[in-house]
Amino acid sequence: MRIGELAALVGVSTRTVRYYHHLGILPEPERLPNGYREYRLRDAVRLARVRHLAGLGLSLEELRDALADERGVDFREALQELDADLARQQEAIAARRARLAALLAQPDLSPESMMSPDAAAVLRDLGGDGSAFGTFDHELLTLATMLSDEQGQTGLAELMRPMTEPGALAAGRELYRRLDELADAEAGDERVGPLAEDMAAHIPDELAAMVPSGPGADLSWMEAMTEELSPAQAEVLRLLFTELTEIGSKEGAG
Amino acid sequence: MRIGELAALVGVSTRTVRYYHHLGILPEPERLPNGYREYRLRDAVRLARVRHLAGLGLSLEELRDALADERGVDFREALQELDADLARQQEAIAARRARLAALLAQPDLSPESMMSPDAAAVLRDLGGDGSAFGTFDHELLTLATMLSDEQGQTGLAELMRPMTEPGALAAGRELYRRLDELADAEAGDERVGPLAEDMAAHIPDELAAMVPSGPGADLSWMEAMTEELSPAQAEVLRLLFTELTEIGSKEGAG
DNA sequence: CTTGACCTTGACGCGACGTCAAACTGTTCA
DNA sequence: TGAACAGTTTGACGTCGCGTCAAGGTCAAG
Repeated sequence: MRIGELAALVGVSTRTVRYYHHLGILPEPERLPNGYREYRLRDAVRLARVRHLAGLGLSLEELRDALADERGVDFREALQELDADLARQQEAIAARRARLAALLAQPDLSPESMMSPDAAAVLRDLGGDGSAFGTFDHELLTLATMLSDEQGQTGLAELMRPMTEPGALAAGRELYRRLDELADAEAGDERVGPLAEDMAAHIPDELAAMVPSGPGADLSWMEAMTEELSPAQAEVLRLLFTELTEIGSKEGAG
Repeated sequence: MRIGELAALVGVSTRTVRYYHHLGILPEPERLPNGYREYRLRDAVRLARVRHLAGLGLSLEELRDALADERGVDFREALQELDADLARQQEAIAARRARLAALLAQPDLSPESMMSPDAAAVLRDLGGDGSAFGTFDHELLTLATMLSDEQGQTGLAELMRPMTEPGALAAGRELYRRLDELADAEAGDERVGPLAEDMAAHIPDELAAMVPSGPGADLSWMEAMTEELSPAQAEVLRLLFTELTEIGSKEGAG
């Protein structure tokens, strides 16, 4: 048999056969005087077994080892490992399909809809309405939500829901307005302190309890974010943060 | 934010961020005077969304298109296609795991065990016992079995089972012996004809009915195989084949 | 003699990055 | 002041299982 016949017999390409030679999975057969590879029945059997095992999902390197210590213990172990790996893949795919189904169930596919429906609704209600800081806040909440797992998303959404009631919404927009007024203000502006306090009062205690605190808390990202705000706005956020962590520690959560 | 901060915030590597720039998925931000990329909140949100969608299984190219015509119809179509693809993957993995489970259920993992248990048992019983032609036949049956689907495997095993009964086995070994005697014989040897007839008589009619026949039958592989036999042995096989196809046509199967 | 089918080796391409190299910037410590 | 170190820049190569093309050599048929 020449390489084309072998390949056709087993149902692979000639390139595949040569590649298996290259990897040492299939031994190089003898050559005819013209340099062509001459295959025998043994090679076809071996190739068919290689394809069979590869079809199960074994990598070609694992295959080489498995065929080397034929019918060894490692082989069984490798197969069991493979099965466990496939099981994990199944779970992962199932999870992806679940998320996909949730996404497809939504009427629109706007950025917000990438999250849990609850969180999406809350974020839509909190839409900036033309306020620059409102846009910033919306982006911040979107990011926080997207970086949370599903649990965290629904949790966040629940805690934010009080802020979507009509009265709270109006109050929130007023806060955005006052923050926008600080867009060109320097650090030390007299409006900073009162504004931070009003904001702290506007945020539900349970939500405040969720801000990361303690010595191990990583707040560097928050600092990085405030770089795109005015000094006064950044100061407000810093003040707000310290107040919230105080509230949070009283609540007892981390 | 610089690239390292952005990457840490969203949980990817800096290489990933730069790769997304390269693909046009994430717009290049402005540069600081020293040439460093300077990211803003928007970029983090966009990156998080990209990761979210990529985590669903969308390719990065699909992602770029999806994010381009944001909330478009194509996007929904792409997601549905993706879901169908994932469903196919699930089925494929399930099938692989089923085959794996069958394999792992076997006590040994010899080459024969790669097939259906029935076929494996039959092939073990037909083991060559030192006969050169017996080895050849065993390899041939192994190959035929491995190249069949599961249905074909169990079908073959059923049809071969009569040949594993004690009397038939002894008769088969006698045939192997007579074939081995032809290892150095020329074409036209007088022992060829009777041997082919005895072999045809030894093979169950239902099995004979399965040999490919008719004008469209591809027998080139058979010719290739006989190259490793002696001329007389090859002649026996050719004779046997014509007799089997005659029997097969009488049986009515193709 | 040409055509066409097959074979040979060698090389590039995919997708989503990881990893290393060489050069730069910026901060910190001796 | 200088050296170390952590971060950044671009660029290039490696991964895996082959597909595909390139540039030739071999062989049988028309």
